Amino acid sequence: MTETPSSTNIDMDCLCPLGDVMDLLSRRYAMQLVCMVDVIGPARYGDIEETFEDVSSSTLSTRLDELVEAGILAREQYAEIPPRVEYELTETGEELGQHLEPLLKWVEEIEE
Amino acid sequence: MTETPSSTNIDMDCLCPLGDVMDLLSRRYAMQLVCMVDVIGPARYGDIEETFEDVSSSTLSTRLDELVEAGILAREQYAEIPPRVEYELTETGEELGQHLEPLLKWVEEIEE
DNA sequence: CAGCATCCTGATCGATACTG
DNA sequence: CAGTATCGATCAGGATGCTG
Repeated sequence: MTETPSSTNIDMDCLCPLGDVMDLLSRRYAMQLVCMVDVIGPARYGDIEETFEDVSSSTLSTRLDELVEAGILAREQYAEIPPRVEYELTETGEELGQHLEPLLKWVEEIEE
Repeated sequence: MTETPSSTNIDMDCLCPLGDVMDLLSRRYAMQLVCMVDVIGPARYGDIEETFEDVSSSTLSTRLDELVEAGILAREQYAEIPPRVEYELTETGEELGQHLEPLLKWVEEIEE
């Protein structure tokens, strides 16, 4: 790390405390969730649940709510029968996704 | 989200399960820790503890161990009196840091 | 200085069951 | 289909005290 000090002007004083966003992102499936919606676009609840085979509906529901409340996901509900709901990224969410995707892809690679 | 499908070839089947690395990164201070060592270089235990004002030594110690075991941090111990220990990023850790820094900086900005 | 061991609390997650 | 409610289990995190 003697070379390429990628960004020397980073502010560790502001970076270290766990902010709300980092706190949220550190919850289970949160980063994967954002990344997934970024990749596949507007996603229905059922699709998401299927993709994460081993997540309970309560946990998924909670995570989704948190992400919506944080302004990262937008929930679009359609008055149809049967009901249809879609989650998509907000503008903020997209920005986040742009940062998350390279990370997750990298993790995916080194885990093989 | 209609434009710039940043990477359409991402593999969600491999991405969704919580791998060991994502699991580790989702623990408290983990991402900040990697990022911090990336920024300031080899860091002593005491320095780290100081920067994260509100972390207990047990938690910090655990996180450090996990990161070392995961091959992200390297622990360098010097046989001096008083003892000196430095943590630095491994090659893998640096790669991780390269992905983490933009993320943390972005989070830092939107939280103001 | 740089931790580790222990105990304890509380947050988080999951299973199950039920609803608009 | 898309959740919510409740409950119990688990686990991570923090406080304290001690060590090489």
